[in-house]
Amino acid sequence: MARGRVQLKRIENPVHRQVTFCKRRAGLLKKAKELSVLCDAEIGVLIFSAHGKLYELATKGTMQGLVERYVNSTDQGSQAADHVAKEKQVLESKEEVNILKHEVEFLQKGLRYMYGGGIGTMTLDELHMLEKHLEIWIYHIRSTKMDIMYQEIQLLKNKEGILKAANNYLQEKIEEHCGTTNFDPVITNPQPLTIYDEIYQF
Amino acid sequence: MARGRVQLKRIENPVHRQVTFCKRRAGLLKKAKELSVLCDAEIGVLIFSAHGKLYELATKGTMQGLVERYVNSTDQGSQAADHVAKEKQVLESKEEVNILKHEVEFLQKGLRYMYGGGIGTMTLDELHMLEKHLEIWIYHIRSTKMDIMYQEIQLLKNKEGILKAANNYLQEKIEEHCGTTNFDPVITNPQPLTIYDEIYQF
DNA sequence: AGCTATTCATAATG
DNA sequence: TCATTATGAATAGCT
Repeated sequence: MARGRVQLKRIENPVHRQVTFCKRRAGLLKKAKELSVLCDAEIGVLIFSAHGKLYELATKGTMQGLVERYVNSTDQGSQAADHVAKEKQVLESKEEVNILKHEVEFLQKGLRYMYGGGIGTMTLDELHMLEKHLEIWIYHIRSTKMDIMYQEIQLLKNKEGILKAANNYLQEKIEEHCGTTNFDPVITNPQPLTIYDEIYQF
Repeated sequence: MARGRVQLKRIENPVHRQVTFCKRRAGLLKKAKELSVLCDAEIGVLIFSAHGKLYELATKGTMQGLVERYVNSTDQGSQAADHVAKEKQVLESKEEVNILKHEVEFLQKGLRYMYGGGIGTMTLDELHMLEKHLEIWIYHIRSTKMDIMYQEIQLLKNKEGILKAANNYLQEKIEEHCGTTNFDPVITNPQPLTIYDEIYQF
């Protein structure tokens, strides 16, 4: 440098330091640009002044792209992969939570329906009683419905019997009045019954 | 520079280019170090050669730290904040999942109780949870039974239809082959159906 | 900021 | 790749 060799240590005079910072900073960025052009290199320079102000230069593209290229070159994309993995984790966790929340919501809905009110103040005995009542209540609803359905089934079975009897009666009449017939046998039981009485009990 | 002014364009001779790259690169990094020391600045230099090789310099700390400082300065920490937020999300989601899993575990415990033993060791909260499970358990059993019964009723109704058709067919045959009959009308619908689809729902 | 004496960087060459 | 050298570039100190 000019007019006296420079000491390679921090310039204590703040004015000198600031001036030198400006001049050399410009020189450094110029050199960087020159190197980039002359030798076809991609160069990024980051300068944080002592007071924290940022000066930057990126040849060939943005600093963002350069930083990404740097990260990829050094970390083998581990940071990016990490980020992606976290994203995935978040989604998976949220899905899991949603499924469980739906389940809980469903249960709570049923519970609210049963009680209509809060249970926060109930004792163990009260809960026990409630549980019994709950069972009984559910049992009665179910029992009533089962009765109706059982009656319906009996009714249908009766109708089946009546119709079968009518069928037989008609066939007999035909044979009696007209002699033997060449009718094909009538299918009256296309599927076997698979229902048993135990089903109706609980 | 020496021995002739340099042209500010890419050096076409690969050997010259490589030599210049080495020399100027060293010079640039030296200048960067000097600026950092003299003016108390934090400087980072990234150089990607034309063939993709990375040369880097970071004064005062690591390049990683410098890049982070740069990202914070430009993006207002949005990327870092994003990352931190995701981390938090993951933790929260995992905690939520854990809580729900505990709940499920307890419910399964209650279910085991249903089949097996007493309630002496269960707390108020546990009983509360058990109650929820009880309801859903009953619901599933009832639902399954309703399905079976509903299918059975449909089957019987189908049989009724088939028998009625057979009945009509036989009556027609009798009239056709034997002339008018004096049979009494066959009762095929002695009672009205009182069952509706709503019955099967809960 | 602009100037200039001086040092530094480096292109060309061996 | 290393050393030398001539010369342009960078810049410290000053105004």
